Amino acid sequence: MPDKFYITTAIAYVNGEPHIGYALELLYADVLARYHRMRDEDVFFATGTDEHGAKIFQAAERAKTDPQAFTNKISARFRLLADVLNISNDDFVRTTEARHVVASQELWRRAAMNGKIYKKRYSGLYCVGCEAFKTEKELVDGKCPDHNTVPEHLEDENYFFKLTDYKDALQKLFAFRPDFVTPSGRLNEVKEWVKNLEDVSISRSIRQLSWGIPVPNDPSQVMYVWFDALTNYLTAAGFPDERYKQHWPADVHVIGKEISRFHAVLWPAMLMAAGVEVPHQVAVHGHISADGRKMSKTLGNVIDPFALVEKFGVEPVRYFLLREVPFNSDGDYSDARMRERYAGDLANGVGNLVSRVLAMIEKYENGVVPAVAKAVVESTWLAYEEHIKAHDFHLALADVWDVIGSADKLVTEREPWVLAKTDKAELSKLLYVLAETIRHIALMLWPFMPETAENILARLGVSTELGKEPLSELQTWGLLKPGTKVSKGEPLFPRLQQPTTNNQ
RNA sequence: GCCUGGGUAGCUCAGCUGGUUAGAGCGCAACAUUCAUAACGUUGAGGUUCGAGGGUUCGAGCCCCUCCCCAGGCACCA
Repeated sequence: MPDKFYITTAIAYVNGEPHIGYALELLYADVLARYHRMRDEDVFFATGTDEHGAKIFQAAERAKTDPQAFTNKISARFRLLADVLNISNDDFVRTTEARHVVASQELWRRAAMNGKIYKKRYSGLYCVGCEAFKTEKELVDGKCPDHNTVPEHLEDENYFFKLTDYKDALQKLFAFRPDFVTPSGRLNEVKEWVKNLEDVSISRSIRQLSWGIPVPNDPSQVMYVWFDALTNYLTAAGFPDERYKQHWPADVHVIGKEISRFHAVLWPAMLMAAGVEVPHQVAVHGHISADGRKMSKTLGNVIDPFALVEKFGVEPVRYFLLREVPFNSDGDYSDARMRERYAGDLANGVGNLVSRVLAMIEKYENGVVPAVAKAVVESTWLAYEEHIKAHDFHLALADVWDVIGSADKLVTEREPWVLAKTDKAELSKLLYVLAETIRHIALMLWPFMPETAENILARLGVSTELGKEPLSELQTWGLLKPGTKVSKGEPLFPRLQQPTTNNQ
């Protein structure tokens, strides 16, 4: 039996159009999913949309539609984004689906049965505009700073989760499994938070908010969004059907740093409360800015992932984001940088290498891969795999480009055009080495740029069905059969037109 | 205010447990070359020496102290 590998992204909150940050998260997860598939593991990759909560209810009201119709529309946009980016997800969970309601209520029921959920009456200052209670500290001159209104005293009753019961268990979890949260800096952050825990409110009375999943046996309450949102990872696996254990526990939850608290603290505690195994790892990635500035609607510098793909193509966009934005830190997008990467790495780099080598095979070998020889790609594979395991995707790509660079250098040094006149046997050996090197480059590229990789393999006359054979097989040097017919084809990455000068 | 991570060539960043003339890619310049998408290769310029100041050491970009700047976190906001 192959190892199983269950990976998720955070589900996207559908109060607006997809943001490039979500595209980035999909890509990180996709690289891991594809890499593990390439290793012939039983991969299950889920993503989806988070559709409950006050923000969505309000957004729907502003759009003069009901919440379900509203989320149907936006959720479809996120699904389309995954499609456009060629994300290899196996499931797409919407938190408004029946199966998710079942899963959330069951998780709640189990936690409640274990005595970890209790009802508490409390009063406080409630701002109608925010649909939330405010603390004295948050108020300015006794008014809500967002709505400039005086909050009313309101008494309410909500369900609370006994998060405080899990302080020790969480601390043990972090100590026992230091890679539960990566990178390590994020784990340290989480450890700090856990020092001071309080029980959390996990429901809203329907007077406050009706758009949510009903609390089991209490029609007056709906679940607080996070309680239901986190449960999506179980929903995708098939919970509460016992078969969910085929996938569960999740191997990696890929999330953004803004929500690490919920995933690293609340989520494992919820699972423990319900007697469900906790995930193996929460991998926290950074954010992407635009032209050096934080993206925001007011600045008007939000990058639309659809427009970007429209402009440069999926594969260049995938390449850029994965190359330029390190998983473990932040990165920046700019058109200028995108064009640099495109011209330097794609057009002049892979594109040109494939082009020159295949052209020579066509010219000197009647288009047939010659026999013999061996070179060294092995050390790169080692580095590459280490980097992927450490989520240093940008470095894995740098490894691939090192190989491209050395192949280019080899061509210059050995001068095949001279060998064509002086030593046909040597020429054949050289071109075989180059062709085989390109095969390896294509394999390394596959998790990042699947279409490009498959395209290159097709040109080499190699089967493109990756995942059929384990990577360890495909990695062996010399798999490319002599006598295979190649075809150079059109440039992989044709040069971009100069940008029009009036838009940055 | 507190905490974390940063501040190294025009730009993006590497620099292992402190050790000779601080590196890479991109960009720029020159040279070379023709298989290739005017791509590839070689060489060079470019750091007042590594945010500022002080200290430890035979020796610090890397250790200690103070300060400045940037990004992020500091519980119900997804």
